[in-house]
Amino acid sequence: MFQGASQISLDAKGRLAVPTRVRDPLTQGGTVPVVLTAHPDRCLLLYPAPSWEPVRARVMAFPSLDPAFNPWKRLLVGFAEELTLDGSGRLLLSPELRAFAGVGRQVMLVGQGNYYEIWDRERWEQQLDRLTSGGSATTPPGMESFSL
Amino acid sequence: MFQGASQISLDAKGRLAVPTRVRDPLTQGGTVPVVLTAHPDRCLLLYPAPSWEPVRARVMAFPSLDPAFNPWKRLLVGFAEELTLDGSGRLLLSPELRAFAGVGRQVMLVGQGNYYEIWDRERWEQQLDRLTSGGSATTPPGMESFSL
DNA sequence: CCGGAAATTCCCAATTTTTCCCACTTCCCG
DNA sequence: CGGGAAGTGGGAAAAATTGGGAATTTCCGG
Repeated sequence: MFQGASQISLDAKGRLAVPTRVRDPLTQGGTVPVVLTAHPDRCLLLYPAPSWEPVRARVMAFPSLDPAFNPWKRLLVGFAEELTLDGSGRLLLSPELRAFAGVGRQVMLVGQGNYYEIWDRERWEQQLDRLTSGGSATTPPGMESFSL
Repeated sequence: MFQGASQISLDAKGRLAVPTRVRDPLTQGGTVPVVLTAHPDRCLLLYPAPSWEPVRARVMAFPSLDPAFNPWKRLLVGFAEELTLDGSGRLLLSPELRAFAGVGRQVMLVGQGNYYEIWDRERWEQQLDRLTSGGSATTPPGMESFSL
């Protein structure tokens, strides 16, 4: 179960150093490859390869004649890349994925249960600000009764 | 049932010394880990790990294709960290959580029933001022008939 | 088809960070 | 006033991150 946020800076070669706290659960000690892909909110999704597989299968099963599904399929399947971490536990982000997510020098790596999200730092802050200053206006229908 | 407010100062390493009065109910004598996460009001939530579990489960059950829920999941699950207190009963707050809550040297630890809230001291004061000087203007709908 | 330049990949090593533990001081209670 | 517990600070060992360097591969141009 992935959770927790880490601020990470990419090095000059565009490598993202995955913290050990994240790396071990994600790759089960370096043995398992990972899959990176794109999300409509302009962040990247990071799965252990085995966990991505069933998601991909479900996306591929979308009815391809319904035009509403096609953009999703293009994002999720089209941008997917299987990668392995290097000896020091770093990921090399492709220029395509970096461009899509607007990733600069600083990124946030955010646990979301089955996967991690990778955000450009600035974009992440903006997203947070909208929630924290928005008040209850941003509470979606059905969530009014949610209690912590 | 957690209640009561304590003013606490973090040490140079960002460690928060949990008072024994709070520690024992929270960790049941040091045996139980705790979970820290973020709240939209820019404070942190502190749960005994077992109490956090059902909350997390409800958040994870949000419909993930509905964009309105995603920011909440990013906040509550994305910032969650399971921690154990060190030998002296201290919590090490991660830089990410400290940055989110704007935590400086002084914090308030405030009991809230199932969990504690951790506030930057200054932010806590501002919050109080808004309530005490705001008068009845801030009384939410449905609370007009509330009696103490 | 061959040579050279550039880019990529892989790996090593130093520095920085983290973690764990110990010792001292202070406060409270007996 | 003494004993004990709690809070505070510091330090050393271990681990992790960071940066760089060298070798290999790839891509063009001759």
